Amino acid sequence: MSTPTIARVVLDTPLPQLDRLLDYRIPEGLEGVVPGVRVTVPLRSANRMTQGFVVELTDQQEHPGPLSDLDAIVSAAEVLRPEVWRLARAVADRAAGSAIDVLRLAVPKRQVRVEKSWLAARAAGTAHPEPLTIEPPTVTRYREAEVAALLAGGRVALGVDPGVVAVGDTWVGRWAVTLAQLAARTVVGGASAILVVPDHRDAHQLEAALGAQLPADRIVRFDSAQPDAERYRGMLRAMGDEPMVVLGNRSAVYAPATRLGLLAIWNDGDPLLSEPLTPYVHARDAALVRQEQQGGALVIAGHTRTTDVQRLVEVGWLTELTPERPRRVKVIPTAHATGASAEDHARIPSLAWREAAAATKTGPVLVQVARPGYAPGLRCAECGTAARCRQCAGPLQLHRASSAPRCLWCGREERSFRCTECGSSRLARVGAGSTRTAEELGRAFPGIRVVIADGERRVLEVDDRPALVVATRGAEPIAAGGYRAVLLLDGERMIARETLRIAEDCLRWWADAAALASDGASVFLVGVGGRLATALSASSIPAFARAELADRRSLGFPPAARVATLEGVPDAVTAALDALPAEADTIAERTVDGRTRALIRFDYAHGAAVARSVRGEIIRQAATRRKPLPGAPRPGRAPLPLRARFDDPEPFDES
DNA sequence: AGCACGCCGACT
DNA sequence: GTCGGCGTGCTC
Repeated sequence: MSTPTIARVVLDTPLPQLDRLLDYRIPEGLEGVVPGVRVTVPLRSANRMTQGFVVELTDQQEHPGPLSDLDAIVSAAEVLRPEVWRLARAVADRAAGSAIDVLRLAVPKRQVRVEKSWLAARAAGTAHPEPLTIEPPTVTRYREAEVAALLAGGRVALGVDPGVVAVGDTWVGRWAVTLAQLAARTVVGGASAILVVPDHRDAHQLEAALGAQLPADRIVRFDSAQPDAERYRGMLRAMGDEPMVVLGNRSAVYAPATRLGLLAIWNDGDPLLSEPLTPYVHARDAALVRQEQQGGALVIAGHTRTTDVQRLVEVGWLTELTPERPRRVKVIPTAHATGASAEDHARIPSLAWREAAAATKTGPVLVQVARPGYAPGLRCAECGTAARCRQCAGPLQLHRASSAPRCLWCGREERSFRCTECGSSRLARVGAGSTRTAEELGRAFPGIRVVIADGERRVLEVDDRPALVVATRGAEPIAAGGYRAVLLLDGERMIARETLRIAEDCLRWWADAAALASDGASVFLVGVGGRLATALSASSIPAFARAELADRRSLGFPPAARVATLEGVPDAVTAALDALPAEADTIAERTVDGRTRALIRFDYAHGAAVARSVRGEIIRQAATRRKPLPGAPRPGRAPLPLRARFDDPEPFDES
C-alpha cells in the first residue's frame, strides 16, 4: 500500500473563489500529512504562503494542471475533524457562504503552549479521562419510554417545567437538570453530547447541573466568550475518543464530537443564538444539519416555542416531548394601574401590589421592567414634543434622578434644555427604567433590600432573604428557592415594538422570568391582555406558536417561507436576481448610497437551489468585478461586490 | 488579496 | 518599432 501523494486542502482566505479544495503534492520526506492538520501552502507565486487545513488525502489528482508542493505542517494536531468539515461545508452551502468562515467559528486560533502540552499528554497517554463507573441516570419528570426513544436517535421539541431547584449550593432552572440528565445518560452510554445555550448565565446553571451528574473531566466548555487559550484547550479535549459533554454558546454547535449521541439547543428564540458573523447561520439551523449528518438525538428546548420549531413540528421533523405531569406557573393578567384608586401604586395594580408586599415578607420578589436607567424618555412638559439633543437630535434621557439629561446617541449633557417647538425649558419624564422603578419601590417598601440587575449591573444570583429585585428583561438573577412573586411590569411597552417576532419574543421574556418563580408563587402580567396573556396564563404555548405560525404563513413571512437579502453594487444584485430559480420571488429592492439591497423569498424545498445560484453569482462577481466604483479609492478594504444573508431573523428591520 | 498576462497610446 | 497603461483572470 503506497502512501497517498496528494493532499486536498481548504485555504484560510476570505476569497469566495477559493472556497473549495485545492490539490497539493505531498513532497518526499514531509511526514505527518494527515487529514485535519493545519498546513502552509504556496498560492500563485511560489513565495506567497497561505494557511489551510488538510481535508483529505488521495492519489487521484482532480486539478488538470500541474500541482504545487505542500509547504509545511504547522502542527501535528488534527484540529479539523472530518465531521466538523462536513458540517461546515453543508452549513456554508445552505447559506451561500464559505466553509472557511464556518471553520473560523469551529476551530479557534492556535495556541502553541496549549497545544504543546496537549500533544505531550497525548504522547504520554495521559490525555484520557477516568473510565466512567456510574450508572446511567434516570431523566426525571419524563416518561422513561419516551426518553429512551429520544436517546435512540429521536428529534424533539422539548417542553420543560418552570421553576428552580437546588443543585448542591447552586440554584438552577429545572430545564438545566433535564438537559444535564440527558447529557449524562448519553455519555454513560458511550457517546458525546453537545449542549448549546444562549449566554453565560445559562451555561453557569447547566454547568452546575452537569457537575452533579458527571465528573469534571467529562465536561468541556467550548465557548466563543472564553479566552483564546481556554477555548483552544476545550476544543482539543473534545477531540478525543472518549465521550464528553460539550457545553457552550452558539459556536459550541461546531465542537468536535466523533460519536455524537445528543445535540441540544436551549431557548432557540434567544437572539444570541443567531450568529452575527458571515454566513450568519443560526445555531438551531446548524444543529438541524449536524443531527441529520451525524445522527444521535436532537433536542430543542425552551419555556416557550419559536415559530421555527413549531414549523418543524408541523412538518413532522420534530415530535413533541413534554413532562409526564407538566407544572404550571400561576399567571394572573391584570389591567394596568390607572392611578385613580387610592390603592394603585405607581404602575402596579393593587392586587399585584398587595401580593408583592406580602411576598416580600418571606423572600425575594422579582420585578421585570423593559429598560435600564432612570427615565428612558423625556419630553417637553409644555407641548409634549420629544426632547432631543441639539447637537445630533438623539433622544435625551435621564440616568439618575438628580443628573442632567444626556443624549443617548452622542452622550452630550444637556444643561439648558429648550423645546424646539414651543421654547419651554421644562422637561417631563416619560416611562421608568430599572433605576427609577427601584427608587420608587424602595420608597414604597421602606426597609426592604432593593437589588437592580440590568445590562450594566450584572447579578447572577440572589439569596432567599426578602428583597425587591428589579431587573430588565433577560437580566433576571436566579433566586434561591425561587421568587415568592413575579411582577412583569412593562408588557405594554415591550409589545409596542414593531418587529416581526415581537409577540413570540415577549412571550419568551415573560415565560423565562415566570420560570424563576418558586412553585405556587403568583406571576402578575401587568397591562397586557389578549392572546399573549392567554398563552402565558393558560400555558397554551404550543397553541400560541401554531397560531403565530399560521399568521406568518398567511403573510408569507418567515419562518413560513425562507428569505434572504442580497446586497451589493446595483448590477451585481440585478444579475443575481436574474439568475435565481423561477421559484424565488423578489419582494423588495432598493438602492441607497450606490449599493442595492434586495429581499427574496422562497420555499424550503428550493432553498438549496437558491443558495447555489446566489453562491455562483457571488463567486462570479468577486472574480470579475474588481473595483466597485472606479476613481473612488475607498479607505480600507472594499466590500465584496455581492453579499448575501440567508434567514435573517428580522429581515424587515433595517430600512 | 496579489500578481501575471494581454492588448492599445506616447516615447527613444 | 517598444515601454507600460491597468482591465481581466487565476490561484491546486
